[in-house]
Amino acid sequence: MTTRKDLTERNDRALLQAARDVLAEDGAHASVAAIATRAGVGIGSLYRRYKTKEELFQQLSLLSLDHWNEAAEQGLADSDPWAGLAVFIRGCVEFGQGSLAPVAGTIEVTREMSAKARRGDELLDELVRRAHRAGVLRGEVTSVDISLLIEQLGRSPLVDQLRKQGRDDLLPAAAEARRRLIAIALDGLRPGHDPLPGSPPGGELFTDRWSQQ
Amino acid sequence: MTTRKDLTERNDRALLQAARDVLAEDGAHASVAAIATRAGVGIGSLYRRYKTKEELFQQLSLLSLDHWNEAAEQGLADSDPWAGLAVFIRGCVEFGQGSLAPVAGTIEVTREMSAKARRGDELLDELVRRAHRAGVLRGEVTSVDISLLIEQLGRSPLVDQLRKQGRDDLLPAAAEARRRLIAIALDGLRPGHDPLPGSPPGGELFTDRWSQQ
DNA sequence: AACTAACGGAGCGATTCGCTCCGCTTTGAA
DNA sequence: TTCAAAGCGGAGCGAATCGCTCCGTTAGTT
Repeated sequence: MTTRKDLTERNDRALLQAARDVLAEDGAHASVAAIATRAGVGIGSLYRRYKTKEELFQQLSLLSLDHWNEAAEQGLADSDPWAGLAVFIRGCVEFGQGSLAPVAGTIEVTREMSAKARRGDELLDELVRRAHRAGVLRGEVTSVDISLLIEQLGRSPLVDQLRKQGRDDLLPAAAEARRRLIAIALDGLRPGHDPLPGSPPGGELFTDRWSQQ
Repeated sequence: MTTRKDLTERNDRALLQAARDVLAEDGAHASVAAIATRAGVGIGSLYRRYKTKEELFQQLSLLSLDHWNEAAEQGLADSDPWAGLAVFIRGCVEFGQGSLAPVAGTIEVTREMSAKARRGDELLDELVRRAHRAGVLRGEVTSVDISLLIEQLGRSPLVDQLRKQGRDDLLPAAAEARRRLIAIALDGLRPGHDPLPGSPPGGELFTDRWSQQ
């Protein structure tokens, strides 16, 4: 028997997924009305669950950080250092980790968020260190390189726009095409290539953006 | 000493570059006011040059197509098939080819635009065919794969957002970090890797999006 | 000095924003 | 069967922003 609580919970999940989708399509200007509509939920219900738009985005960020950390732990659980790293990257990219980029700097970062982010950094560091020790990751690649790669691949302009145009028929093909790009990028991370240009990127590139202006 | 004409021309160039930048940062919602301000030009001047916002975006698309074609011709002029392809990809990606994605489907496609796009397709096909013949490009990679890769890499969420936050001090480091990602992806295009997943993407993924809904 | 072309931006009506509020439906205890 | 309460969807509020027009000002030219 599905009662009130079930429906509420389903609505909440739908809201969060809708928020991710709309953010991906509309960027920083994503409107609450659009999010509610896509979730198939009234605006009133959205505002009963979250006091403000910012609170919704904060919750979304928390879930994304959780997903990042879970993917990293799942990767570390794999005994093969390369397979573990690849699982992590693929997991983050396909989850759409990059969709959150537009909200960086527009919401207040809670203590909980920075704690989870710090833990995520440590986990990724360990993944990278382990892969380097095993010699299965291209020498000069750092954790920051990987974070930026995930961000770069973590949005699909193609999928976002097809969805905006209502061409849902093309979505499976787009997802497959995207997986090919990810595979290409992952192969570029393997050893045996020429040295990378420039010097390894500093961590401030990735972390500073979340601090308020 | 033709100051008047010079200024007008400089303004026009500034407008187009500003439009590219703002489009990259704000996506489809980019406002004419933001574009004019970034270009250091009054709104009035913008509207003296372009009758409507759409006309500005059409001109921008034309220039992007021109750049694409010039980069492809420059690549074909290189006698080394791989170097030529790499020059083309790097040229398109660093130009910010991907910033235009948000306007796809929102402006009318002129006959001139589709003619140039068709020519671009042919040039890229030739680049890819030549590289395959020389055995310097991973076997299953198609022109569409490359187009999508350029689109995926042709925006930098990192750079866009740093600019939005006014962290101009970090821009050089961000550009360098980006060049590393591009190098990684290019290396993934070389032969000698496992087969790519899925089947080659169909051309409609890239072309259909520009036709009006 | 007089002319005028190009300039910047105030301000128009229309639209969209985040959010509040309320009438309606569903639920479950009385 | 009744009915208070809880949860729902969405109309509509004031504020903000949109694309664009229009005009007073500036600066090169004669």
